[in-house]
Amino acid sequence: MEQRMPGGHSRRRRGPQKRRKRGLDKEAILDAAFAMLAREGEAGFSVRKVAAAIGVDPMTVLHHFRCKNDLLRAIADRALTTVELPSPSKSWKTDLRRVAAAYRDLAHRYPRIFHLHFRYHATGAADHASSEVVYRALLSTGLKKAQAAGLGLAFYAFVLGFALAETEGLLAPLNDAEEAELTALDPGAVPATVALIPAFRALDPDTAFASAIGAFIAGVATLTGGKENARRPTTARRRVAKV
Amino acid sequence: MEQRMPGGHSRRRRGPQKRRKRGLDKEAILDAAFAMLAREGEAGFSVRKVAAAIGVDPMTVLHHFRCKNDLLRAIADRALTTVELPSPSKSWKTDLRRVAAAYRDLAHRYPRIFHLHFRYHATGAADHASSEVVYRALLSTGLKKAQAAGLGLAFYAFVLGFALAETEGLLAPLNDAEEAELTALDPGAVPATVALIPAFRALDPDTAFASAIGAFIAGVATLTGGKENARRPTTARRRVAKV
DNA sequence: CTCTAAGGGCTACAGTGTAGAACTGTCAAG
DNA sequence: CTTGACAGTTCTACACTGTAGCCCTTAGAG
Repeated sequence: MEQRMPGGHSRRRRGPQKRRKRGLDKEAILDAAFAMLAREGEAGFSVRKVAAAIGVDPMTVLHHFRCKNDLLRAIADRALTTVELPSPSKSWKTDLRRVAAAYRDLAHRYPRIFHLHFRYHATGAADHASSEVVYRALLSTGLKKAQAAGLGLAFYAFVLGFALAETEGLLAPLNDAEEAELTALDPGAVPATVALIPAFRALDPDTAFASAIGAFIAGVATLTGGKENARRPTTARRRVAKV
Repeated sequence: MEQRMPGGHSRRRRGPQKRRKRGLDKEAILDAAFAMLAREGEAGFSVRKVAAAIGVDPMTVLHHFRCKNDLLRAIADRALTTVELPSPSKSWKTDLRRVAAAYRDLAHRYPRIFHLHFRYHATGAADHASSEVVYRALLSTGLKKAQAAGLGLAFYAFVLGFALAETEGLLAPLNDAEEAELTALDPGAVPATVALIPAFRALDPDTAFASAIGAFIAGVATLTGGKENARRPTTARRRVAKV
C-alpha cells in the first residue's frame, strides 16, 4: 500500500500552510464528532469513524480529547451552548415555561445527543445562565431558599425527564402493535388504561408538556401564599416543610 | 489446553440430571446478567463476561437472548417486576405519590439499571399495573380524557426523569469542586444561583422529591375545580370529551 | 433402537478503545 | 546556523467486544 504522507500534511486546510498550531483542528474534530453523533446516535459512534470522517488517525482524536468519554462530554457541552437562554420577563411563571421550552427544544433538535445531559450533568456557562433564570424565578415567589433549591433542581430533572422520554418515543402516539397490546388487556383489571386508549392515540406532546409544566407551576404558586398572579386566595401560608 | 467437557455438563445443576430441557438455564443466565449489570454498570457489562460468570460459552447466552439488546431489555423488564405496585387508596393524591415513590425506590435499588427504562420503555404487566393507578387517579378527579392521558404520561416522564437525575448524581450534595466552581461565579450575573449555594450544599433529595411531586399534584388539583376528595364523581360521565 | 431438534460450544471476523513508541514539522534559545 | 524542546500526528499492538456460521452432544419422541 502507498506510504502515508508523513507528518500530517495530508489533511485539508484552508490556507496553504498558514499557522497550524493552535486550536482549529480540535474544533474540526469536534465538528465532525458532533455531526456524526447527531446523525448516527451513540451506537454508531466511534473514535475511529470520527477520525476517518476527517481523514485523520484515530489517535489524533484521542490526543485532543483524552478519551472517548471526554469527547462525548465535549459534544454534550457544545449542544448545551445552543440553548437560547430566555431573557427574564416580568412573570416568574413565564420564565419557567421558557426555560422548559428551551430545553425541550434542545432535545428536539438533537434527539440522539440529548441523553448525554443526564450522564454529564453540565456545569457550563450556558447551563448556569438557564438555571439562574429558574432559581431567580423561584426565589422571586418568596419561597425559602431550601425549598427554592430543591424545587429548582427538581424542575430541571422534570424537564429533562420529559424531553428524554419524548425523544425515546415514550410520548409518541401509539403504533398499531402497542394499541393492540393495550386493547388486549383485561378491561376489568385496568379500566382507566383501556378507557384512555383513544386519548393515547391522539396524544399531542406539545399539549401534554404545556399542561404538565403548567400544573407544576400552578402547584408552586400554591406554596407561595398566592402573591403574583396566582389566584389562590385560600390555602395560603401552608407551612413549608423545612429541610 | 484441557479439553472442555463436552456437551455442557460442566455447569452447576440442582438435581443430578433432572430435566434439563425447559427454561431454567435461561433464568440462570438472566440472573447472572442482572447481577452483573447491577454491580458493574453498563460500561463493564458484556455478553462474554456474563457467560464467563456462569461458566458457559458466550454464544450460549446469545442462543437464549438473540442479541445483547434483548438481554438488556430482559434485565430492564425483570427490574420492573420488582416495583411494589401500590394498592389504590381513597385519595388520588396519595396514589400518585405512592407510584412516584415506588419508581424512585426502583431507581435507588438498581441505580445502574434504571436508565434502561427510558431506552426500553416498558409495556409489561408490572408497568401496566402501576400506570393504571396513575390513570385511575387522574380520571377520578374529573379531568378530561385527553388531559388525563397527557398528564399521566407526563407524570411518568417526570418521575422517571427525577429518579434518573438522582441516580446520575444531579441531586447529590455539592462536592468541593462543584462548590468552588459555583462560588467562583460572578454574583452580579447569577445572584440567585450564588445565593442558593448553601441550600445546594444541604440539599435533601427526599424533601426535594416530595415537594416537587407535591407541587405537581397541587397543580393538577387546581385544574379540577378543587373537587378533591370527591370519590370519583361517577366515571359515568364517560362522554366528557373525546380527546 | 433410530430420528430430530434444541442446547451448547468453537472458530472466525470485523470492529472497538487506547497505551506506547516513533516520526514530523515549528519555534525559541544557544 | 545548530540545537533542543515540544506539540501534533501516525503506526503498531493489545485486549476486548458482538455475533454469524458451523458443528457436536444429548434429551426426548417415535
